[in-house]
Amino acid sequence: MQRTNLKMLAEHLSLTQGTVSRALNEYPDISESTRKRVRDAANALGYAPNPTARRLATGIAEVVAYVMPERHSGMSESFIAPLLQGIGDSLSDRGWDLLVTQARKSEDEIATLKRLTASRQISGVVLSRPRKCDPRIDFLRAAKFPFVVHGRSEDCADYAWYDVDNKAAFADAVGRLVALGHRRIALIGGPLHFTFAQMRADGYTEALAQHGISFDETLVVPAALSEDSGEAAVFKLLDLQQPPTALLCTTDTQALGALSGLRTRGLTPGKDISLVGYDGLAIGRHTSPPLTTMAQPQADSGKRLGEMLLAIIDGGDPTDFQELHTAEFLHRETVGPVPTGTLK
Amino acid sequence: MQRTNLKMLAEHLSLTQGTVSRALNEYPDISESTRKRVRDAANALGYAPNPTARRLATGIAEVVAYVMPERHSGMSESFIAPLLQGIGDSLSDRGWDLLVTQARKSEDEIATLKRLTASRQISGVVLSRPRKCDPRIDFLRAAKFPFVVHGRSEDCADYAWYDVDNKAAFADAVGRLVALGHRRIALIGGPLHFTFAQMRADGYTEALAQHGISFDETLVVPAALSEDSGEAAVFKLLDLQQPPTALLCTTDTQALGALSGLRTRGLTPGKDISLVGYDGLAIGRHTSPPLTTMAQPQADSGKRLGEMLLAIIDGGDPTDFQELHTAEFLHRETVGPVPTGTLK
DNA sequence: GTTGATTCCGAAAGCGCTTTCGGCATAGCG
DNA sequence: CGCTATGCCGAAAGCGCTTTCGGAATCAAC
Repeated sequence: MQRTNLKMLAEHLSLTQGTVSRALNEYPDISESTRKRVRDAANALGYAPNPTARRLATGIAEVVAYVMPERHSGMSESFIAPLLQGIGDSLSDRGWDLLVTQARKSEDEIATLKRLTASRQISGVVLSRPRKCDPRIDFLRAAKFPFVVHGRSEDCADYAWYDVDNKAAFADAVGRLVALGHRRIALIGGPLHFTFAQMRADGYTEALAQHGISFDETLVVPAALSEDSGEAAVFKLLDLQQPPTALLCTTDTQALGALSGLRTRGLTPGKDISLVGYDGLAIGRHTSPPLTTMAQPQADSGKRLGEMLLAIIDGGDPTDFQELHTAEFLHRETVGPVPTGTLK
Repeated sequence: MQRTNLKMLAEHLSLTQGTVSRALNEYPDISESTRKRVRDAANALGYAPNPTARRLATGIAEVVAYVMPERHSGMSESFIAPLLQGIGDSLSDRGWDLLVTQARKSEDEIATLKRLTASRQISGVVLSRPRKCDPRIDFLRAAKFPFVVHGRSEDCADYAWYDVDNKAAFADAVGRLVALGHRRIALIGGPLHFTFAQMRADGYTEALAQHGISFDETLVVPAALSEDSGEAAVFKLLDLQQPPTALLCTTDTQALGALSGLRTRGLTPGKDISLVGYDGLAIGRHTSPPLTTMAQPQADSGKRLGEMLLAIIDGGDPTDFQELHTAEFLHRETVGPVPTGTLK
């Protein structure tokens, strides 16, 4: 029970392999009649080309790689599943496949990328969680290898990316808090080598300035992306001589930790103090009280990234594919006006 | 700047391609001296074999596919990232790669599997979220294609799997609740076509019997795997004439919804009513009160699945690789004794 | 010094497909 | 009717590697 290959199909049709191949690939120098004859026979015999052989012959892999973010960068890896599904969707429209890679140490990251690109095993790369200066981006750029980035690095002018306007989102959040009377607004930051953390911090800082609020560095506490460090940050902030009246978290995960920190201290978010997260995690709807947060268009991103990458592989100009999306502010219950009696 | 291939390497060494190939692959009919000479030259020239060509020649793909669970099966896709990382780890020890596939509809699932296996693009498959009767398993079994399952189907005697003893876990949980005086213990169930949901329900039922508690079908409410349905299930249970004193949830996600449902009704988990989840989600440590739950060895599972699959591809007997692990009961604060004044 | 067994490497076929090139028909034109 | 186009297909050379087979050496042994 041998799988039918080109040779068998050709013999069955009394044609040459070359002719059959060209017929199947819609070459114009094959008459429409034999094209049809070949197609029908192929269907009848259940012929499907061997991708490995085709790949060897053409040099096109028809496979795209997704580079997983370093592990332990926080539990917010929940975005990976929908992202993979989205990328997979856009690829499967063409019958392409998705490879997932993960380097143990970050030194290996480049090595893995090098191996995959040099060996022509893949036709393109999707990167996520870029750092401000990202060696992976530098490498792919230098190698002139097709790639798209979920997020951006600092110098993002010459490649394709899909990002959310983190700066605008955080500026927006600050604006809303200010409108509620808040003046002492704290930021629970993230690791600043991640661009998204830097951008969110920038949005925070700029918005403060814009609203004429002087920047107080004690109100900015750097934290990891975990619940625990969100909680720790809250304690640090509440122990200040002049504690903040509102907290901005770089991620929802931090916000969840913050929530439990506030609870520990007997404070009611939305009443005694305001709390804003970022990510729009589904779980936020069920915290107590439900978490006010900002959501990005998650479902769509994978699909778009895949489409963009395919377009670039087809010869498209990467700079034509730079999409900045807007995060949506989700009003829930952890934000309220400044409690009366609090000094500004 | 051409990538060095076998031919170039052979010419550089004044040897034939065949000889160089065999030298590199440690064939015994090549003298140790030339083997070393070849290895050194390969390193010097930065030679790395073209995987596509090798694949075509040997018929071995050196790629393993992971089949993503259907989407929208609940937000508990958070297990995917660590799983993928684990599988990727064990594969990269050998230089193999990981392919991820996702079918839109479940009819396509078999088609995709068929395409990948028939075209010899992959050497093995990792399946997760098996259903009780899973056509994917039937297909792979019939095709005699190497695969491992994260979980089990109903007939799991003849293939390799890595699972947690769901039945024992739920029986354990029931036992603990009974020890605290609970007699009216409810189960928020999951879709029973998923084996894990069925097993957990079975564990619940059997443990009740074992403790001499008569089964009350009104205390078992089927639900989806989402927060919302967990919440809805709670309302339904609390509206019973004789509401339960303890709730067992099939997943943590449901438990989170349940938690907010209880809050809505003004009940304090751990005091007025007991609540147990399952999954050991990190977020559970930060709910209010922290969620009592059962955790499975998540980090390890991916790695083991990968190792098992490789062993089977190497000719190992699948039935030698059936691992049943134990879930750990995480005492937190949503479980307590039956509140006094409650009729048994 | 012939035989036989070893050791080591060269030659070549093949994996299944693509693609260029050339040539045989048939058609079109004067 | 002869000549150049054009349409269609066959032939063959790759893509980069693996693997079988056979043959030239080298060696030991009689």
